[in-house]
Formats: sequence, C-alpha cells, structure tokens
Amino acid sequence: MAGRRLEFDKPSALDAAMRVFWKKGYVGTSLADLTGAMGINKPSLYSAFGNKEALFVQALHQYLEKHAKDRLAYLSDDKLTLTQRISGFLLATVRGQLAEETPKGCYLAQGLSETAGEGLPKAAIQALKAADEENMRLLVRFFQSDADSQYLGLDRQAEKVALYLVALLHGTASLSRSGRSKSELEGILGFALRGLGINEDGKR
Amino acid sequence: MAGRRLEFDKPSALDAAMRVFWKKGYVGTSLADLTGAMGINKPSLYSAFGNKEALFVQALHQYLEKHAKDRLAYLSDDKLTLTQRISGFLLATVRGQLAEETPKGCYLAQGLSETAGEGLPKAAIQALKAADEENMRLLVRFFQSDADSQYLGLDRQAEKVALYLVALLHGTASLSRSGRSKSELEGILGFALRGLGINEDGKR
DNA sequence: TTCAATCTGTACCGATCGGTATGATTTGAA
DNA sequence: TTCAAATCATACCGATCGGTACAGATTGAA
Repeated sequence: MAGRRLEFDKPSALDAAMRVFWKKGYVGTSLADLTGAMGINKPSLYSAFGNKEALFVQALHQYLEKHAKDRLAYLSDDKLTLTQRISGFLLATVRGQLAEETPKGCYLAQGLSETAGEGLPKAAIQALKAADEENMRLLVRFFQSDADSQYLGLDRQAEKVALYLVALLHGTASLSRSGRSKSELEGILGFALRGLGINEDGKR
Repeated sequence: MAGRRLEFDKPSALDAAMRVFWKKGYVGTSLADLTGAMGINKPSLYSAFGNKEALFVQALHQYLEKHAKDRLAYLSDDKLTLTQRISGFLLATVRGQLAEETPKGCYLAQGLSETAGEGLPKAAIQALKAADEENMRLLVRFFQSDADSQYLGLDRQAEKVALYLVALLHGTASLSRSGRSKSELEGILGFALRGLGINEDGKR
C-alpha cells in the first residue's frame, strides 16, 4: 500500500511505554512522559496505539508476555522436585521485581492497586482483572493437577494456596518498590515455602 | 486573640483528607477531590494545612495514630499465647484493610509504592520511609524481646521474620484493593502463621 | 466604635492535562 | 510523473492541575 513509512520501531516504542506505566502507574504517567520515553510525538502515538488507555492495555499484554509468562514455566519442569519448582517460580518472580534493567515491582500488581482509586478507565480495569484471574487460574490448576501437590493434599485447598502465594508476591512487589534489596526479599521466600508445609525434597 | 473563627472542624477535615489520600493515593487525588471531601475551599485548606504535600503528611500521621497503632497492641497482650498474639495482630490488620467504613488497603503501603514513581514530593517520601522504618523497628524489637519468640529461636532472625510479615500484609493490602473478600484474605493468614513455624499453643 | 487580625468565597494565575486539526513530507501504485 | 495514502511536526483545543490575590465578612481587644 501507499504511504509514508513508520519512522520508529513499534514494538520497542511499546516496550518503552510499558516501562513508564510500570514505574509510574496509569494516573502517574502523562502523555509527555510517554512520548518522551518512546521517542515519538503525540499524533504518532495516537495513530499507532489509539489513546492512553489503549496503550496501557497493550503495554500490559506486552508485560505479561515478555516478563511474567516465563516464570510460570518453572512450575512444570518435570526434572525438579515440587519445592524446587515452586521456589524457582518465586525466585524468578522476585528477581523480575527488582531487576536493574526494568522498573521495580510488578506492572500487574501496580495496576490492580490503582483499581481501587477512580483514575483508571474501564478498559484498563477489565484488562487488569482478566490478567489477574488468568494468573490465579493457572496457579490453582497447578496445585490441583500436580502429582506432588496432590500427594501433600495441597490440591484440596488449591485456591487458598494459590492466593497465599499471590499475596506474598504482591507483598514482595510492594517492598521492592519501596527500596528493599534482593537479599531481603529472598529471605522472605524461605518462610513462604514453610507456610506451604513442604521441605527441600518436595515430599513430606 | 482577634479574628474570625474557623467554620469547620479541623480534625474531621483532616480525617476526610486522609480517606481521600488513602483511597486514591497522592498523585491520584486533586485539590478538588480534597476540598470536596473536606467541605472547605482552597484558601481555607492552605491556611489550615499548608499545601497538598503538608496535608498528605499530616493525614499519614492521622492514619498511623487512628488506624495502625492499635493493631500492634495485640502483640504485647500477656494473657495470650504467641500464636494468638501474632494472629490477632494479623487479623486486626487485615480487617482494617477491608473495613466498610474506610477505603480498602493501607495508606502507608499505598504511599510507599508511589515512592517508586516520581510524583511524590520529598517531604512525603521522608515521612513514609520514617513510618515504614518505625513500623519495622517495632516488629523486630518484638521478635527479639518476646520470651516465646526467643524460645522458638525467632529472635535470632527477627529482621527476616518481621519483613516476612510485613510482606504478607503488603500483599493482603494490595489484594484488598483489588477486591478480594475478607474470607479470602483470612484464609491466607493460616499459611502465614505456619511459615513462622508456630502452632496453636504458641510453643513448639 | 474603631481597628487589627483572622477566615471565607470568588475569581484568577501560569502550567500541564489528554487529545486533535492542519499542513508539510514521504511513500507505493498507477 | 501524478496522485492517493500514510506519517510527521507544530500548534492548538478546552479542561484541569496546584496555588494565590483580593475583597468581604467576622471576630476580640483597645
């Protein structure tokens, strides 16, 4: 088709936008913040991504795909014990929450918290709730279907166990945003595992 | 002294401001939000409280005094076992996070999270960090000095134990803001206690 | 009763908010 | 080479941001 070519790389512009929302939240980021970080100006942003809230939703999906999805893979690694798998999942998540290359905390948790205020448009709230529920679904299904989890009886309270881990990870996300160090947060995970009633070899 | 009298009740105006900040965060609340909830207009706000950030700090102290302080009292109730005291503290905190009469979540946790963005003035950051550290100090001192805690060896890792509980409570605060129910959050606390390695009578 | 002190309401300040109209510029197809 | 399609940069829109000047109202003390 005819027409001038895009002068910026759309995926990397979306990546830049994601980092701004990740760091400052939805209400805390302005269009000037976004265009500055993305290296484009407002009309380009609007023609490429719609508007602020549409960009927020796309950035959320980018975050889930590029930064959240991999962590769940630890849970289904057959070569590891249950403890190792859960511990790997938790460690990877916490490392992601305080990596140097990205903002502190968790895009999803940050967004969900803003749900309680009144600054989020409906589409953003919907996308955040959907991602939260999907995340919970995956965790619940894991504790329900995993053999070691069944052996320990965790499958019978899969919802509670999953919510316990989600709460802990929301907590570490919050603490990482307030400046806590890697060693401080990793120290928490030992207690987290003990809360599940599992030990190092994954069997009671 | 001479002069016209204040036509509003200063403490209850501060209380109204506290609820707005509690619900919407610092960057998410506008002066219009504040004056609307407080029932006064801007010049009155500025003469009585200084400016937005000074009001935020005063509201934070009001929150700590009226909504956070009492919970710690559970820890030093001599008539209860260690488990009962910690459980009481956690339960009271979670109930405060989703009470009907107040906004969801925790004013302090909400503010600390905003620390990672760039919307908070320095004075607000200082006050939040100070409150966070004071809170941690009290918890650490508790696990160091409590007899039952010493008996269980928790005093030798008091910092880690305290941070574990703080992380969990930040997590429940976050979850309460995203709409989780009382029963869901209370279900988490059982795992939290197990993470500490204590049982119902407070002795191993 | 006067006067300084204090508070309230309105109206305004420059800056920034999210979003857009417009015209110049660049492209592929005809 | 012409022309429609797409993107770019600038400049602007009304609304709202945090904050304040100012005039009128209300008070206690002199």
